[in-house]
Amino acid sequence: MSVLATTLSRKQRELINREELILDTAQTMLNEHGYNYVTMDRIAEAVEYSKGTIYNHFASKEDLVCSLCCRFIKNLIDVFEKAYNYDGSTRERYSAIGIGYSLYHQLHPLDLQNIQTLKNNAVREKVSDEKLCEMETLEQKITKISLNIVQDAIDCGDLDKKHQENISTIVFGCWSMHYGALLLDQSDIPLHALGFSPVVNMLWKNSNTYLDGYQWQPLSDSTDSKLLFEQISSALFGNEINTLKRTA
Amino acid sequence: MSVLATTLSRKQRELINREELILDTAQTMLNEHGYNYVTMDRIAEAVEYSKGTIYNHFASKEDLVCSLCCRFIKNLIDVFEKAYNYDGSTRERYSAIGIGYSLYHQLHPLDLQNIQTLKNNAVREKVSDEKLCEMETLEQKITKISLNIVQDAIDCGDLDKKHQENISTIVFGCWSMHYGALLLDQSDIPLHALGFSPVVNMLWKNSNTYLDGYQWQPLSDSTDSKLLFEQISSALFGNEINTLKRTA
DNA sequence: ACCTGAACACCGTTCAAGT
DNA sequence: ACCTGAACACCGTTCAAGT
Repeated sequence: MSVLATTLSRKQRELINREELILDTAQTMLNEHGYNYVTMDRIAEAVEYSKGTIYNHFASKEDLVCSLCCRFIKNLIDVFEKAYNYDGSTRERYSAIGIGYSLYHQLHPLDLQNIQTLKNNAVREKVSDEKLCEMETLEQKITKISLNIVQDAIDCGDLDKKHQENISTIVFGCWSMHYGALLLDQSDIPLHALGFSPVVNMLWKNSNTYLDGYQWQPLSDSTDSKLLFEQISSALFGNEINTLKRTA
Repeated sequence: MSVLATTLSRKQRELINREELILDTAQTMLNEHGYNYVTMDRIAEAVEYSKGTIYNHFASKEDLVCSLCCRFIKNLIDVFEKAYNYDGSTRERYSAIGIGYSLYHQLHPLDLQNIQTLKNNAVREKVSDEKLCEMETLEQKITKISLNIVQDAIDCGDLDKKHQENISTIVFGCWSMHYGALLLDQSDIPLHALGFSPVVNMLWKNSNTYLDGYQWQPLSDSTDSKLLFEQISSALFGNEINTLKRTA
């Protein structure tokens, strides 16, 4: 940041700061009052600039929301990088990806709601191509990290070489399972009424079963998977996790 | 239908017919021009009734959309019932659930988009409690069918008795995997650019791996899974499937 | 060159008036 | 009792006027 500060003009720095201010304000408003409350008028009023100025920064409301989503994905990338660097076997590192993903969304449930809003065609078609491209680039980073761990597993023999061609399928399998589970969880389907136990637990069990299906070593029945979950989650989130436990 | 026709007054029948007309019109409009094009004004004009009359049938636009979703879910229930009655092992019948789910959404991709729209909190909070309840009842039917097959598998020994307590987790695992995969697929994430092969294939492979993880007999490597896929899909959808193959 | 906010377009919803 | 459509509220977007 200080590097940027010296190379950019005062004007440019002011523009960047203002854009951050708009995004911060929108995010707070969103977290506190929900999507329908967030209007361009209210944002303009809160940041004390005119609507025209907001439109100088963002081509549309959808572009603004997309910029928020990019922030969330950047946060996720940080989590994924921690998972990648987790000190353990490839299976543990890959498990850390899944745990990181599900716990991040437990900690920030509204982020996923927003991403979901943007994934909706009716909304996405209003986002400018540039913003969409920006988000896709970030999403590819995330995918890349996951793919790399599976590749590591094959290279070191934890995963059989015959799965070389299935790398992307394996990543997609875990991704879709987690994505779907978290969406089902937050969309108010009465999972409890249907006899479902809390989602994070089910996800942890299901992804273990799935990876066992690929014979990814070491298998889950040869490890203390409850302990492993604890270790990974505190490595990724530290004390933040305690907030979740207290509310649970 | 003829039963209803004799017990209801002419007035009541007219009301029901008009409601169907509104829904048909909205659905056609949606399929042809997308969500943003569908407005209450345009629906009213197309059905040649006033907006007030539309509001006599549906408390809000969201209620109307929710009614459409209920239709889609009813269609899915038909597919699930066919899968339940599929003539084969429990594993095959359960596989038929997954195949039915993914192929139905390949055949009617816009249905899922609509359901997704409705799952979004910002939209769902505008749906009336009664409509929401109607939809949840239908969704529970779907879940019930899946749970029953897993129970059958345990009862006949295809699935080990120790999984009795995991029945809902198993259903949730498959459900979330399919739901997530189909949403990722239709939300324009450049799966191909990331090296992902078509979603239906990946789902079929992944759910087999997942169920193998539970040792659900017979395991996928003891069966011709490609042939099984063909058999199930034509049992569920018959000729409809050919449309998909031609476009693929 | 940048900011402003009145004005516009659009859309969901209501309700007094009509039959 | 039911239907109508003008009127209203709201919100995203634009652009002429101002500095």
